[in-house]
Amino acid sequence: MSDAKRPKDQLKAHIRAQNQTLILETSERVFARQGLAKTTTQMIADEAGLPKANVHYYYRSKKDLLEAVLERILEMWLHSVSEFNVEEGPKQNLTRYISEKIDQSRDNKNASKVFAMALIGEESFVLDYLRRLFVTELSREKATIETWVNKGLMDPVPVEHLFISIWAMTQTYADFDAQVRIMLQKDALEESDYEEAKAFITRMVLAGCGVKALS
Amino acid sequence: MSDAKRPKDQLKAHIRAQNQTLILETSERVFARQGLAKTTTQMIADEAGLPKANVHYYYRSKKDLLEAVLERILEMWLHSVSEFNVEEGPKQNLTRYISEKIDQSRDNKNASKVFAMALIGEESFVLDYLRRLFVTELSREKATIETWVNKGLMDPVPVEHLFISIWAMTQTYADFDAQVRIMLQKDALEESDYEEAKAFITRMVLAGCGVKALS
DNA sequence: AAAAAAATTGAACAAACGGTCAATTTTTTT
DNA sequence: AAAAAAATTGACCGTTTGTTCAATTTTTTT
Repeated sequence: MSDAKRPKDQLKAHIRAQNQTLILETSERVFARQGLAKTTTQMIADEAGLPKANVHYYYRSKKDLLEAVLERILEMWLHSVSEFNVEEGPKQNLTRYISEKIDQSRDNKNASKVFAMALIGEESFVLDYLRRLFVTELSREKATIETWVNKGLMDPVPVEHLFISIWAMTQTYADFDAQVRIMLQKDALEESDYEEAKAFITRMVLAGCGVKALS
Repeated sequence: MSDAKRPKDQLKAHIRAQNQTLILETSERVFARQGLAKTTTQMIADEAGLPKANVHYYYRSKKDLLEAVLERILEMWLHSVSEFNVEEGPKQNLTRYISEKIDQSRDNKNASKVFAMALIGEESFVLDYLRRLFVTELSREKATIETWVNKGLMDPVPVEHLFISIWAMTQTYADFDAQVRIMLQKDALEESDYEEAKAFITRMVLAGCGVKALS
């Protein structure tokens, strides 16, 4: 039959991109499950259904592979949360920001964990990325919040500590989910747990920042 | 002089305890700096000024050593924070709790990091410990807070999420201190940074829980 | 369809690791 | 001071791990 190879046709031109994606997605999962150092290239290869040498064909070293994984994650981490919209005011912006961060924890648990592992291990790749990011990004958020403060929409706040706290509270539901599950006495978090987390964190942030009801 | 060996006398009977302490303290430092899996028994031995075989004489395996380190840390984690005192009311209790947690982050950074590493890696030793701890501990805190709520001293809160948030916010200053330093654009955190963190976290928690000014 | 480029893969290797052991020394007990 | 117990240590070993490579197959280009 002349059509025997047809199903693969659409993909055949993208072998490289396809395999890289497979390896990257598999790696993220294995890194998150086993830890960065404990993960072996053999584990990744097995779980991807590839020979180990084939993994090394696309990523020369384990370090290269980890950095490729981290690059994907950092890009996601940055772009999956909306920027502040000055006109809307602090209440809607902070509420949405927290909501999106919690969604990120729930929907990209593995990515969050790998990010946290790299951060706690002080991987220079991640640190350099954050250094570049924060100088530009943070000053913008700071200006926005200052605007709101001047308009009397909220109290003055230590912006750096505010973001540190929000990140800590939201990411903890992904990074330390084992601890959270023990606290909540559940085998797995339900949608309602995430909603409660959103509501309570939002409540603390809005009240702590003295955000006015209207706005 | 018959007192030539005197200086060592107080210690000579405690060779075992002394060496175990040395190994444990060194291990905590190396584990925190290098990560759990990356740390080798050779590194610990070198930094302790001992032959590797001597380390293995006191702790048969690396796993045994890690668990001994974790046991010390968990004991510290549990006992370095005061219990709630019902009579004092929520304002003073929560303020003190947060303050002590931040102090813990600053004074036992290595321990906090090793704890976080073990938790993120879902080390069963830590998970089992927390399981045992939370069932008894949490229900007591829950009852205390309920008392305050009934007295009208604060609003009803989801207690589990409250503790998850407080732990996340306070531990982040130890566990992810590299990220915090980048945010704050400093090579090392100063005392004033920790005080600002305390103040802001307390402000959010008290406001978020609707804690009344008096009490 | 021939040539070139890209992809696949089994096999092998050097380095590093956790762990063991037997021989020796130091300390404690009798 | 003799005997027993505890502690010290250099040398060694079996595995595992990241990485390389040459040989082959598949895909793309000419």
